[in-house]
Formats: sequence, C-alpha cells, structure tokens
Amino acid sequence: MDARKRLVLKAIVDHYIRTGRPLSSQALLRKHDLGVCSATIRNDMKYLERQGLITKAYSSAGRVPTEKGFRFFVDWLLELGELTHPDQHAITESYRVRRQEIERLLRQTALLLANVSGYAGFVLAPRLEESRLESVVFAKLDAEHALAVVVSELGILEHRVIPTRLSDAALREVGALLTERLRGKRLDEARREARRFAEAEGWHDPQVQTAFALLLEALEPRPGRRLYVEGLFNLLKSLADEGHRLEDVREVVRLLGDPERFGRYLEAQTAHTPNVQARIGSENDLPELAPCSLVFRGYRPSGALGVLGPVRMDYGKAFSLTTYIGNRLEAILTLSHGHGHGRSVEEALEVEGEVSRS
Amino acid sequence: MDARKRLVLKAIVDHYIRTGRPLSSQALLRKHDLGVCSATIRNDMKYLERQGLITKAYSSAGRVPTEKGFRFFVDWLLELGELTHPDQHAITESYRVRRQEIERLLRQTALLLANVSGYAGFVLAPRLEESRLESVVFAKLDAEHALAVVVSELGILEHRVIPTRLSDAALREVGALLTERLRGKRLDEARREARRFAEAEGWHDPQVQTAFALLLEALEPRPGRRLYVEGLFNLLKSLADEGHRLEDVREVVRLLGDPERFGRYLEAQTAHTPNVQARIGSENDLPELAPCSLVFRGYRPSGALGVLGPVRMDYGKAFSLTTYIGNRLEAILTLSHGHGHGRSVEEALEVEGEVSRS
DNA sequence: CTTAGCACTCTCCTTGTTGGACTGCTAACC
DNA sequence: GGTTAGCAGTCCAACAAGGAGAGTGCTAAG
Repeated sequence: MDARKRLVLKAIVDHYIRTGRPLSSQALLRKHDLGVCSATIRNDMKYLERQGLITKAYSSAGRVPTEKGFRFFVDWLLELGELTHPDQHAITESYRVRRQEIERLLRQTALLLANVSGYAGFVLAPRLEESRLESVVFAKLDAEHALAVVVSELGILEHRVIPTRLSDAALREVGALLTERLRGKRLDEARREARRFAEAEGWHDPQVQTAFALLLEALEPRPGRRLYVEGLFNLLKSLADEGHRLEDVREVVRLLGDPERFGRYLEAQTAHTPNVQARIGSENDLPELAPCSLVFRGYRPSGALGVLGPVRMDYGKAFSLTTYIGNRLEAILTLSHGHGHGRSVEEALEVEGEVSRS
Repeated sequence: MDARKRLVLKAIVDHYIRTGRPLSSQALLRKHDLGVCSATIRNDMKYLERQGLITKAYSSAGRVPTEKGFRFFVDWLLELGELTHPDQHAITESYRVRRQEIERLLRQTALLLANVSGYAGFVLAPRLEESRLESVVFAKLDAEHALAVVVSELGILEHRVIPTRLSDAALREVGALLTERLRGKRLDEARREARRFAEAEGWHDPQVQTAFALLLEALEPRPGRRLYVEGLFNLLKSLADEGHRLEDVREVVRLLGDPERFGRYLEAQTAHTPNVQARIGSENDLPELAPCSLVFRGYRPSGALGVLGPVRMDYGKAFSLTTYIGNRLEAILTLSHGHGHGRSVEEALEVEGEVSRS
C-alpha cells in the first residue's frame, strides 16, 4: 500500500474518531491538499474498501473505517505521543496523596485512568495468592475481639475482626510465631502451613485454635480477583455520542458489574504478554463488548489495567495513558518488594521518575 | 372520589406498572368486571384526567398515570404487603455471612437492596462524625510502620498505615492513653481533644508528635459521607424497558457517580423523618432524576438507604423491601452500641426478629 | 347516573416524491 | 502506468399524503 493510500486511510480514521461522521473524497481534499483530484482519492478509497479497511453505510455515502481499518490504524498509523504535561502532572498529584493500602491504591488508579482518558478505567488486582506473606499482626480491640491483619509484600491484604478472649500478650505471641513461620511464603502455601500448624497437637488451648480457625478464614481465597471500575458515566457518554442504543450499552454495564467474568477475560488476555494491547469492537471474545474497544496491559505482579471506550476512541491517548499509569503502578507496587510494605508513595515515584527516563 | 373511580385509577396504574402501556376503557372492563359499560369508565377517566391523575399520549390513546397519579396511588391505593418468604430468606442468608466491618456491611446492604428489588440499591453511610469513639489501637507492622485503627461504636471507622519508629510497647502505651482520654467522645470532639493533646507541652518526643499528627489526619473528616450504590445494570434495564434514551439515563449514572451530590440530597430528604418515602419522577429536586423514582428511608444513626428505579416501579415491593432492610440494618448497627463493636450479626438478627414482630 | 351509538381525533404504517451528496465508471490525458 | 474530468447512477433524508385502527368525547335516551 503506497503512502497516499495510507494517508487517505489515516485521514478517514482521524476524521471519524473526531466527528463520528463519514468522510467524502472532496471533504478529504479540503482538509489535506494531496495534489491530486477527488477521483484519484476515490480510486484509493475503492482499493481500501476492497482490502476491507473502510466501508460505506450505503452506496453513495462517504467512507468510515471498519474494525479492520481501526486495527490497521492502531498497528501502523497511530503516532504514539507522550501524555500532555498537564495530564502527567495530574497523575503525579493524584498519587501524591499519603500512604496507601493496596485497595485504595488500585481504586485510585482506576479513577485516574477514567478521569484522564475520558472513558471508563479499570484495574484488575494482582493475584494475591502469589504474593509473599510478610507478617500477621493481631491487635486487641476490646475484651472479646481482636483485629487480625495479614500483610504481604504488596501491603495490607486483609483485615478481619475476630472474636477471641486471648490476652493482648498472648495475641502478640501468636502473631509473632505465625509471622516467623509464614514470612516469605506465598499466600496459598502459608494457608496450608497455617492449617497444619493449627491441627498440630502442640497447641492445645482452644482459644488459640479458634483464633487460628478464624485467621484461616481471613486467608481464604476470595472467589475472584478484585476488579475496580470507574468512569462509567464517561463510557455511557461516549457510547451515546456514537449512537448506541441503551439496550446494547446496558449489557456492557452488566459485564462490568460482574468482576468474575470480566476479570477472567482480562486475565486471559494478558496471560501471554504484559504489553499494551487493543481489542477493537468485536475482536473482543465477549460479545457484549462489541460496541467498545479495550486498551489494556498487564502490570507486575500479575495484574491488568486499562481503559474501555467506544470503538472510535482516541487510541493515541489511551495507549500513552495505559502505558504511563501501568509503569507508575508497577513501580509503586514492586518497590515495596522486600523493603517492608507500605513504603511511601513519594519515594516510589521519585525512583520511578528515574526509571521512566531510562 | 368514589370507590369506582379509585378502582379505575388503581387499574390504570397497576396495568401501566406491569406493561408500560396505556389502558383503554374496554380493556379495563375485560380485566375487571365493574358491572358498568365502557362509556361510564370513560366518564370516570375524564374525571381523573381533570384531576391531573392520568393523561393520554394523544387524543385517542388509552390512559396512563401522571406522576401525580403515581403519587395518589402510593399515598392511598398501594397495598403494602409483606416481603415474600423467599426474599426474606435471601436477606437473612445474606446477612449471615461472618462478622462484618461497617464498610462491608453497608456495601452488602446496597447489594441486597439491588438484588431483591431488581432496581438499583443504595446506602448512605451514617454520619461517622456523630458516632462515639470506642478505642484507638496501634499495631506494629514492621520497623518503620504501624497500623492505626480507629474504632467507634459502629465498628472500624478507619485504618491507616502510618510511618513511625516507636517501639511496640510505646505504641501500645500511646494507644491506651488515647483510648482512655477519647472513649465515649464524638468523633469531632475526639479530634479537637487529640489536637489539644498533641500540642500540649507534656509530650516532647517528636516521634510521638508525629504519630499524633498522622492519627489526626486519619481522623480527618472525609469530604462527604460514603455512598454505596449497586445494581446499576438493573436500573439501566428498567429505564431501557421504559423507553428512555441513553442521553437521559447517562445523567442518572453521572449523579450516582457523584456521592457528594447524591449523598447531600438523601441527607436533606431524610432530615425530617426516618420513615419510608417516595419521590416520584420530577418530584425529585435533582433534575436528572426525572426519569426515576426514589424509595428510601433513614436509618439510625443518621444514615439513609433505598432503591432507585423507573417511575413505573413496583412501589409495593420497594416499600416493603426498604422498610425491612432498613430495620435489619438498624438493628445490626444499634445493637453493637455499648456492647463493644463487632457483635456477631447472628445475635443482632435474632433480636431484630423479635423487634420486627412487635 | 348510566348507556348506546356515532363522529372525531390521532397514531402508525406505508407509499411516494424530491433534492442533494457521493460514488463508479468511462474515456481522455500525461 | 497513474491521473483527471465529467456524468450517470445510487441512496438517503426529509417531507407529504393516505388509509386503517384504536379509542375517546359527546349527545340523546334510558
């Protein structure tokens, strides 16, 4: 395909992304002076149409990109820019807010993806099963209850109120013992270990037995991974602009309300590569996503994030943003590795700043 | 208004709620044999129309209720039933899941409202400012960090990772002291007291000062109250069935994504009475809620919950459900009062069962 | 107050018409 | 070969017109 044809395709996609309208051969020339007349453009368009890259709504309408056209655009024509300075600034500011637990951090990230992109943003939490346990802490709340906190290298995984009459000192002892035995183990290993531990005859005190049982319950794997979705309104707005019907859109909302299903999908899609990818319209295996495009990537360890917008989304921005925020989040999460959890976000960002310039 | 006219109105509203279609005088007679002919019904309809209770889309269409008609229906004609047994069972089952923190409890409740009603469900958290502080607990996580937990009578209000090098013993001492001084105070009083405390010269250790500063930050009032919304898909589905356009519906979604605004509205609406109320369509002061009806109530202490559905919602079910779940939640929350927080939900439910029969 | 009957109104669906925006094609041109 | 000019052809979108059907409003009688 020669340069002019690519330019014609790019012009059609750009125009369609901006306006949502078809582009005619003459209108194209009005914008870009290619030094040829409209008939030539029409011939090019014909070629592109034969390739399945563009189509027309009816025989004498202007051309719009097909999904294949978007795909070609994304793969070959998209100019990946940097995020604008204000956007970068907003992201930095947003992460600057005090120390975070993993849950808040991920929700914040989803919000950020949504706000900056103008579409919906989502973050799939890492597989906590695989993170390594750092400590188990008990804190006496009142005579009858204590708080059990499970901390991994990623931060606080779980905190649960458990009923126990054990003394503060006894609780601390149990916590210390558990921490010593379980530290560095993956969560699932830790669970097995703790279970063996609880069943061992060595520990006769029924109070301790009960505390263990409850802790094990707190360690129990969640049915699915957590999924944070924000910016639903943005998504509805763009899909409305694109002329979609409420009946189709609501199925998208249903999917986003089903973390199980959507999470599994994201997991499958990021299994082979952590790189930024796009799934355009019906390229998505989930039929309800047909009106949408997904731009997403994996992040270490074992998570995924991205934005969900209309097929005619601003892919350039979506790609930059997903890449950028993915790097940030990865830096924040992996920096706490081995340094004790809860490291200040400011520190993480400073180091990340260096990393990103490398 | 005589009995037959009321019956005609009820028939029209019932039919409209079920099918979303207008009801003609003849169709009405086919359903309910009133012993009169269609012309009589038409006269009744004319009367109801003059009262502004029903209307017709055009001069020769059947009648549909106006919002005023719905209001009359809700106020005078609605037969308040009990929840069906399966529904009650589902609710009980759902609350039976282990001990909960307030956040999980409220989210769970919103989910329950959504699932049982088939519309969207929401829960506005109580004004935490007004709940009385029970204890402040610190737990050492690692050399550099500790977890600060603020517990009120409602349960765990806030937990934050704070950086501190204080020893475990010192932390416990600070916690005990704080608890002693602050217990029983309202959160805002406690904050002032803690601030005085921190500024008092008596405490010179900069470490402790820092810990205090961070704790104060954790006590800082959230910008707004928490709002939990679930079942958005349900809402979109009903609004779609009602023929609403995506453009209108998305404004509702926008509102629900703005806890600040929606929360303030609920607060204002429940300020005068905790009873179940309905706001039908444009009775709502928020213009974007015009396509919806709100059925809601307050619950002690100072919270609100309810369902958000289409104007042609099943008000009977919405009322029963909101009442029932409100009572349950109230029982769970107020029972923990003074008994130490985190009381088992099972116990609360048992007592609640007795209350509801009284 | 109720009824029967009829005229009337308005929607909904189909059909037709027209203007305009584009394309596709062909033949000539470089 | 690629490119151009011109023109025929296609299709939509908007509007108008007409007919069937559903349901009301009204009037006069019971």
